[in-house]
Amino acid sequence: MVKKKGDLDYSNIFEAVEFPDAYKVSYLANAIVFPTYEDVRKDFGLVRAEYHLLLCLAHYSELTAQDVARITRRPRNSISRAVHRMLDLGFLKRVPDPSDARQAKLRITKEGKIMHEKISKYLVAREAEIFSVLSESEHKQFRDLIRKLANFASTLKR
Amino acid sequence: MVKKKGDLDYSNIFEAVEFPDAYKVSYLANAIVFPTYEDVRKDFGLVRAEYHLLLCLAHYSELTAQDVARITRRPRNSISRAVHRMLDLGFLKRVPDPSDARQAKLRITKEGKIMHEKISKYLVAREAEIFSVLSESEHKQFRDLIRKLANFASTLKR
DNA sequence: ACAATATTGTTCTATATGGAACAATAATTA
DNA sequence: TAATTATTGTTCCATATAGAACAATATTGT
Repeated sequence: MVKKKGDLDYSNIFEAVEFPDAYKVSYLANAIVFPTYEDVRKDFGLVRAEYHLLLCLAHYSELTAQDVARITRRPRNSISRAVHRMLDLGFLKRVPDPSDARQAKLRITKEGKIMHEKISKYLVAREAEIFSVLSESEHKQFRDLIRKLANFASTLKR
Repeated sequence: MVKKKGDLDYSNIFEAVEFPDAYKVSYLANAIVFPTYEDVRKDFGLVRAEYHLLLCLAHYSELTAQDVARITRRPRNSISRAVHRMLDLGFLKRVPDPSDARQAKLRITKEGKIMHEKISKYLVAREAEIFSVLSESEHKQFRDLIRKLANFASTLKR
């Protein structure tokens, strides 16, 4: 009898690994989060940092590049590069801060908002698909737990 | 009165975003998972795919490169590159498969096992630190839920 | 006031990354 | 058997990425 591909259970490692919970968060990142960023890049032409700018500025009316770096936990230079591209694309506008010449305030444009809504729609559908495997009450449990973890993570030094 | 840095609550976005759960998984990936890979690179000299090889082969006695790509959901060429480096470092050995000349079986060496244990120790501590914010029963709940999500993710087409 | 330190945004650089195409081999179909 | 299709592992290439260093400006401490 010939060994078939299906004979190997690739999910054994979920239980065998020494840090099973962190591993599964990492796995979800690899299996879902990053492919999703890749989809956004292919379908909407924006890379991760560019989309993050849109996301942040759709929810906060005015932010500096540094703010966005802090909110999303991405390096400043990635954000800086993204800002220029988003200005060129007309999705953001930038006004120097008179009270601090080092920084500039960023705002989303109408075009940026439209793009944000298109991408959000896609991501909302994707979230629904992924979480469809949980019942309503499980989903709620998960929401509370991941909130705690995310809030904790946001307090960690950078 | 001057506006201070702390005046902006960076975690508002956790609730405001249109896909709050997926966003927080993504945030944890950015805030914790990827910096952790970065730590592994700095402290142990192995990049993500290299560590993944070690991890997989510490738990399955024999795998092909393709198996590892499937288990970890990473692209094959990343794994391929990593295999060569790990062979050079003496952490893996490779034996051609007589029944299929296209592929080769990979195994971890004693040195690889030692390295895996060192890295695991670090990652176990890191997991404990992160999940310390949950109570015992919350942690158990989270474990069950993330398991469901990871198992579901593993069924998605690549 | 002045020196020392910190912060913002930027550029430069080295590296990690993944898609695409490829050769070799195997499996499938006619 | 012969032709077609699929799979494995690889190389090539274009791009994303993050660290480090930097200039300009602000803040802090003496």
